[in-house]
Amino acid sequence: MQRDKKPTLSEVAKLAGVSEITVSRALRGSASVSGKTLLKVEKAATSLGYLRNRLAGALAGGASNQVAVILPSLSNSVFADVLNGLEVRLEQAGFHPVLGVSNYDPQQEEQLIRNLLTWRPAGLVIAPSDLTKASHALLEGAGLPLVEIMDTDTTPIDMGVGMSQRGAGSRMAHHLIARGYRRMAYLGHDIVRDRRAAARRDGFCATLGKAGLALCASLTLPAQSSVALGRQGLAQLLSEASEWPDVVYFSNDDMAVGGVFHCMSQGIAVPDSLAIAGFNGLEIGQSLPVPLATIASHRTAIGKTAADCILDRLSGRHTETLADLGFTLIAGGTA
Amino acid sequence: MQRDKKPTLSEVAKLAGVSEITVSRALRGSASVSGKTLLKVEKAATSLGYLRNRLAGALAGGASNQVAVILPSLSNSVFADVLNGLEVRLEQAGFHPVLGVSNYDPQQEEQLIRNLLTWRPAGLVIAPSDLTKASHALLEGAGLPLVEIMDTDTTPIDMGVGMSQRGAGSRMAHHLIARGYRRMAYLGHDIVRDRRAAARRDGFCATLGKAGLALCASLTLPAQSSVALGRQGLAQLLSEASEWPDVVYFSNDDMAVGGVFHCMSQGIAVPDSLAIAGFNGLEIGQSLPVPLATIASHRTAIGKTAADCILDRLSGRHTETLADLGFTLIAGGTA
DNA sequence: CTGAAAGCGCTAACAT
DNA sequence: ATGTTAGCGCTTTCAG
Repeated sequence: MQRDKKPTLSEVAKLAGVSEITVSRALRGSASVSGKTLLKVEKAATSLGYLRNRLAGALAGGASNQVAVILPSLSNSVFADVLNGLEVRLEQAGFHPVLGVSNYDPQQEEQLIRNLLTWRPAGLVIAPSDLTKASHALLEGAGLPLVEIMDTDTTPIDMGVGMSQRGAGSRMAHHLIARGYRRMAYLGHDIVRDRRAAARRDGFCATLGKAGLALCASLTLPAQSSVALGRQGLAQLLSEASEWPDVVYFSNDDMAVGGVFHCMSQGIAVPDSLAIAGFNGLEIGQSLPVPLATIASHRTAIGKTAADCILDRLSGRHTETLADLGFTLIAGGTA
Repeated sequence: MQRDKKPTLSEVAKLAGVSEITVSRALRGSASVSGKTLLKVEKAATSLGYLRNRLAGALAGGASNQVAVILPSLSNSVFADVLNGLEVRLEQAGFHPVLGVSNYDPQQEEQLIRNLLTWRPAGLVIAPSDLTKASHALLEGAGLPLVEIMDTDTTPIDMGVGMSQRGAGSRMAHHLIARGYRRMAYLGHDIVRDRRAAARRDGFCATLGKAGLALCASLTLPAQSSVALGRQGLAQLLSEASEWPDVVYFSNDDMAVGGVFHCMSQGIAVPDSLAIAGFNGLEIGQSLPVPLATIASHRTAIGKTAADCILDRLSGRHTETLADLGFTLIAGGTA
């Protein structure tokens, strides 16, 4: 399976009877190559099985078509959706994501930024976990199109695409209050590491506070969010709570779906005995027998928009520095 | 955003008072650099904010730490899991995945292989959708560690990691027969494009056939699998079927969970009135009020093992050419 | 342990 | 429309 030395530009040039630079131009689709030579070059390249070496190309000054992408996690389907949106758009434009997962660890995140920048990518997209000083400095000095995604609660270094996580929490609080709920509980996963989940909770509580309300019960489990965690967590929350809540606000839809399953298996009527609300607008929540009350985040759109920001900047177009893609309340039936 | 030229090796060398090659060695952690010079070099590099240029490094003969990864889809959580496993292992070893999504399109897949190879990655991992002749030729001639993942039903070009999809379908058929079911129906998503789903169906039917049985109803929907599709599809299948089946075998867990939801909302008792079986062993299925009967695929393990194959090969270790990670029947409660 | 020389394979910038 | 000349920034020889 080894074909040892790969053919180079100069071999193609020799075979086609033209200069290297002409081959280079032809293969990159430059306008200033005659149809005749283009054909000759293509034939030579094909017959040799020539494959461009973009390492050399990028080093010599040609632009890279790689975009560094740093995400905090990939177990959460939310980031898979974002990555999906990114990939689709990048691929359409002939670009490729180079992936790093920080695992919500600032040190690992810094290391990833450093490592990925050594490849001199054309751009960088990051869903920041928690940027260290060094991370910040690296990004500021990188001199490439840079998009911070997921939340618009802080000011981006270069460009930002996302939504207000705090606002989403607040919006759900308003909604639940308007629906007449008063005894509100919160059930969340690891919000120390997931600061966007923490921001939603903060927004939720702040709005409760303004209405003279407060959480009647709250439980935060030091683990990654999952359906199983939501299910088990709700059992725990209900057994520990001093009073039975009207509604439980979950840190996200995975957790909330788990809550719904707990209620199903315990015969707790939703929403009459207990209402349930989540966040993200995952497909699973909307396919439940009773669709989940939640707030849809536009995850794939965030990925696509982030890719567009990079691509626009690379082609010299003007780009908004901050794109707030908002969110959409889904009343559902569980609250 | 700074656009200044980045500091180069020679500037670090000048500042540290040594030669370029010494800086190069020091920064790559070569053993043959004295502690004293190592310190000088590190100080100089830090003070200049030096970042290696791996483009140049890889071109000059240093190995790349990029691994091309080609998947058919990212909307399916299965591939997100695989990618997650891959990423974790690669990152531990200081490698990065460069991603391509073929969208189950052989042409796009070929294009991706070609494009990603131009970066001269250290290895390539692919969950093949359907390799064209040209794709095959590219992979054979690439001369790099290559892993084909997901199924072991065909012989890999270089290395393979996965499980027998056909075997999984067959295994479930045996299980359902043993449980006493006879009127079996199948509900699937787009099996023209997803040939692994097709292989499971084939294995299932073949085993039914050997037992003198056949599908009493079958529906294949020309769409991507989803919970909603499973839910809606089951409604359609049941309304169209000439006889009520004992059990429905779904193309995967997403679909099967949708089926369970349909039953819940229609008051169909599971498994007494209708049994349900899936494939993948997704967390969501196991968190249902009644856990789903399914076969767990070891997705994250496939990703990790594939990464290990690449890494082992790169470090000269011997590597199995085919790793069958098998699968695990989960009896669950829905069948 | 350290260094000098010689490219890696390509493309920008000028030529013509 | 095509060619010539210089590197890009690093690492591989081979020396000491």
